[in-house]
This record gives sequence, C-alpha cells and structure tokens, in this order.
Amino acid sequence: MLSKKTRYAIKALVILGKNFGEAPMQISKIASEEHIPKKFLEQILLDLRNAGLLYSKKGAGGGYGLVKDPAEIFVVQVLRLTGGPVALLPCVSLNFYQKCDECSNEATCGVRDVFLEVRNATLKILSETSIADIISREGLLIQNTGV
Amino acid sequence: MLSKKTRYAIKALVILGKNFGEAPMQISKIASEEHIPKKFLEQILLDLRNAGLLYSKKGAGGGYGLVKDPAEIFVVQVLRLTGGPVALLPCVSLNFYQKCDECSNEATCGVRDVFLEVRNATLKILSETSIADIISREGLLIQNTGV
DNA sequence: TACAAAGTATATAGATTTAGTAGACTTTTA
DNA sequence: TAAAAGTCTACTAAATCTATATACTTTGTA
Repeated sequence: MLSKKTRYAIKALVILGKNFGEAPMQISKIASEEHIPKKFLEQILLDLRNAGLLYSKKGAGGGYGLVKDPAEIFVVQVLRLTGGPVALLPCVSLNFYQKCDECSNEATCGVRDVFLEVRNATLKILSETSIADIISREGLLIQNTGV
Repeated sequence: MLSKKTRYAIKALVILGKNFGEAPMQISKIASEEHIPKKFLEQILLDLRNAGLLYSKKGAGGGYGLVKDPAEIFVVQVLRLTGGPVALLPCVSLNFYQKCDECSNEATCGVRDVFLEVRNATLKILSETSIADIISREGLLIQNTGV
C-alpha cells in the first residue's frame, strides 16, 4: 500500500498540474480542496520542491507551482521521492534494494523471480503514466459516468 | 512491500511443496532451513492450516504438509491469507477495500484509475502463478546460472 | 517602514503496525 | 509415561506513519 504521504503528493501534483501556467497556488488552498492536513502537506511539498519538481514563492501572493509540464512528470518519480518503493520485495527493488536476509541464493530464488515479474509490470505502467495522463483520465471518467 | 509474514508463508509453502506426498515436515526443520524465527513461523503455519491450505499432525513424527497439490495453490491466496493486500490503494482493493477519505468522487478519480490498472496487472501474475511454478522456476534458474 | 501573507525548518508526539518472544497447554507415539 | 511436536493466547519492543507545534524567513503592499 502507498503511504498517505505518497498519495497526498500525487493529489497535490495533479491539482498543480491543472493550474500549470497560472499563478502559484497556496498550500492552504490545495490542502482544503483535497482534504489534506495542511502542516503535513507543507512538508511534502517542500520535499517535492527540494527534489526539483516544484518551485515556490514566499510572501504574499506566493505559493507552489510545477517546474515542468505535467506531461513530463511520471507517477513512478513521485513514488520514489516520497519513499514508496515500487517493488513488493526489497531484493527486486531498483531504488530501495536490500538483500533478503532469509534468502540463501538470490540468483536462484523462485519467489524473487515472480516478484521481479510483478515489479516489471508495475514499473511499466507507473513510468509511462504522467500527471497529465491522470488529469485527462479524469476527463474521460467524467464523460463515461455522465457526471 | 510484502510483510515478513507473507514472505515467510510463501517460503514455507515452497519447501512444503517440494515435500508434497512425503511424511509431514516439522516446523523446526522449515524454520532452520529457511532462516525463519521458529515461534513466528508457528503462528503463520497455524493460520495457513486454519485456512485449509495445510494439514497438521501432532505428537512425535508429526508436522505440517500441503493439503492440495502445489500446482493448485496460487501466490495471490497466500498474500490474502497473510494480510498482504495486492492493491497499492485501499480504494482499488478487492479484498481489503476502504474508501479513501481524502477522495471526493471515486468514480472519476484519475489516480484511482491508474492504480486500478496496476492492481489488475499484479493480480494477473499472482493469480496465475502457483507454488509449483515457483519450484519449477527455481529449477530453470539453477540451470541458467550454472550453479 | 511596518504588517500580514506565505513558505521554511526542525522537533516531537501519538497511533498503528510489525516482528518477534514467552509460556503454558494438548495430542500422539514409542 | 516421557518426549516430541503442534496449539493458543498474551505480551513486548521496535519501527514507521501521520500529524502537530513552534519559531523563523522572505516578500508584497498599505
């Protein structure tokens, strides 16, 4: 399961994606629109800023905005920045690799092999899906459900 | 990430799968071969037994064994029995469903839609892969690595 | 120039989950 | 009847996650 931190980060990037090109958006606005605790969101946005995904502007009329086009920000990046590993086992994780201490031979471990397959399938989707894709999917879903 | 509990359960089922058809195997043997804390493994095997996957035999010469052929036990079952949800978001989980409290409309949520796709891909692999498959993969890996 | 708006930074608390341990009990076999 | 082996419940320690608190800095504007 993804952590709240990761989920909030994605939500925030989506709303900032919709706002791309406009004036920066305030934390409190994002927090209230997406029902995210403000103080928690502050930390998350700061992380995303320090990672180079967002710019920030202090003072009156300040706020946060996307540095890049939402079509160039992929979900997998967000997971990694917020500490959510893609893999289900540490021994098949690219960015959070750790040896399974109960495993005697990684190279011939059948369990690992299965979860390598799962990781590859997941990674494919998450590294091909951008924030812009999420936004356009919402458009499609709204059409289809007739809301 | 899968919990240790889930990982240990899979490992235990694999070793019991290799032993299928033979006399029951003792917890302590499984624990020492797979480097799993014995007391912890006891609880896990008991769960798997209560779920109908294993039979047990008390007393001298007792132990655990698979009830069904390893080809009929699928990885997804093990995840679910040991509390490891397949989905990365509670709102796309079939067996551990929960509403995202920060989400206003599930039906039109683009984030959910992406993770629905991920869940489907994962589920496909895990529900098609059996304990017997894991065992035969190990055979192939041993050949390929020349160990 | 002072004040309010807004982000920055660090620390900490509370809750939950996970991993593992302990100990007493029951059943079975030799 | 003693030893082997599983059963059951409770507990604890550690880690992690989520959220809050507090004090600080920067910026715009009246």
